[in-house]
Amino acid sequence: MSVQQVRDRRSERAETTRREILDAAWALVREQGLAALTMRELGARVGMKAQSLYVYFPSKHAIYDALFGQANRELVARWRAAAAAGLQDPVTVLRRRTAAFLQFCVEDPVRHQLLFQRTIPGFEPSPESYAPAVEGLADLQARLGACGVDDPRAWDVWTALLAGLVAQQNANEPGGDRWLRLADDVTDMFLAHYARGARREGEDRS
Amino acid sequence: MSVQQVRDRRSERAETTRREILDAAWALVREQGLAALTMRELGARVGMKAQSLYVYFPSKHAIYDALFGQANRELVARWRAAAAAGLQDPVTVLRRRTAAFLQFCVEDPVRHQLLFQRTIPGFEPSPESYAPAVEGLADLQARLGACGVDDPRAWDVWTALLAGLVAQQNANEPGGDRWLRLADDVTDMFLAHYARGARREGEDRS
DNA sequence: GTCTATACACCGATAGAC
DNA sequence: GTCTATCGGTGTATAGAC
Repeated sequence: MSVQQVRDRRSERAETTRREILDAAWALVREQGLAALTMRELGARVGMKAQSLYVYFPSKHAIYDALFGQANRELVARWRAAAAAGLQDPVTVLRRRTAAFLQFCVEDPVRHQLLFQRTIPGFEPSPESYAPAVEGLADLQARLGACGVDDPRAWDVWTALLAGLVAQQNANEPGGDRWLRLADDVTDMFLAHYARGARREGEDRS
Repeated sequence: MSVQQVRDRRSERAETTRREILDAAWALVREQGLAALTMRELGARVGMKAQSLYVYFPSKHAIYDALFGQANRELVARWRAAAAAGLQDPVTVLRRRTAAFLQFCVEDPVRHQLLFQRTIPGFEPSPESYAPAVEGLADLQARLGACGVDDPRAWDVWTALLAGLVAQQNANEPGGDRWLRLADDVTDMFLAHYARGARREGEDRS
């Protein structure tokens, strides 16, 4: 794409500065909350005036979007790592993916808020930043299918279950595991109700 | 309590104005989001300069707190109404309470956000505004007990289930019922797993 | 590329006149 | 009780020196 074939020291340096700005932004929002990100404070942390940040990002929303993209790619990387752990029975695979997802959502509540809640007025992630998550969700859905769950209603229940565990954990005991450790039991409950052939007595749902 | 025994026209009028301000605040946040509440806009809607609002509320957070208190009292009123509907078997009672709660959370997403998420930087509800909810939660817990659920872990699963259904509904299909209508099925799933005597085969959990 | 300086249109909040 | 005036803060933007 680029006309330059050789290393472009100028743009390399700019990319380094961009990363430095984003690192400082993560530190700031983790300390003071997602809404507390201000250009002046962020500039101070990287030794710049606020105005100079506009050399690297066209707006504050663009910084949020870059953070969003980083977080999303990190989630996908986690899922891939969880997937790399050899072949196992479908339920074990599902448990591993689920645990990886819950761990990701809980270990950094601000990141979870950025990815899954829309609390910054006017901010919507760009399609590029949003894309990676789709892959992960499709994979999780496939893992459910491998466990014998194909009812689309069951998929909605499953996403609600995960969202609820994370929401309660982050809201009521951030950093703890009171809800996280329920995950395996909740998975049992879910599969007992929704997996093909799991229903025990003649309840006869279609 | 009050030294004044007779009607105090001055403070009556002030109370009316306070209510008028809160009504305008609800309209504003429903239209533009919880974070979009500004003193200037709110003042304009009640025909005042922003500064004059400080006669009725000491700060913007105090306005959020009053909204929070109103919402919380409304939730308790709903629960009482659901409770007033005669005697029934415990599971039906649980279903009714659950439906009332979910309906409340979904019919006004902004109100739900105010009550159950903490997205306004620096705002925490005062104990007075927060108190009514405790009663409602204790009641819901008692209804679960009446259905044979007493494991404290089960209570955490139940709150996560409700939180998850609401979160997914409001985030992905506000105003719809794609997740809401799963409530009864989810209740079946939950009771089958956690209600005393509901376990069918020799799984033998302690 | 970063700075200073300046500007605009907002924000919550306060002081004091009337 | 409502106003004007003001303060220090915000995101955003531009102009121009170095």
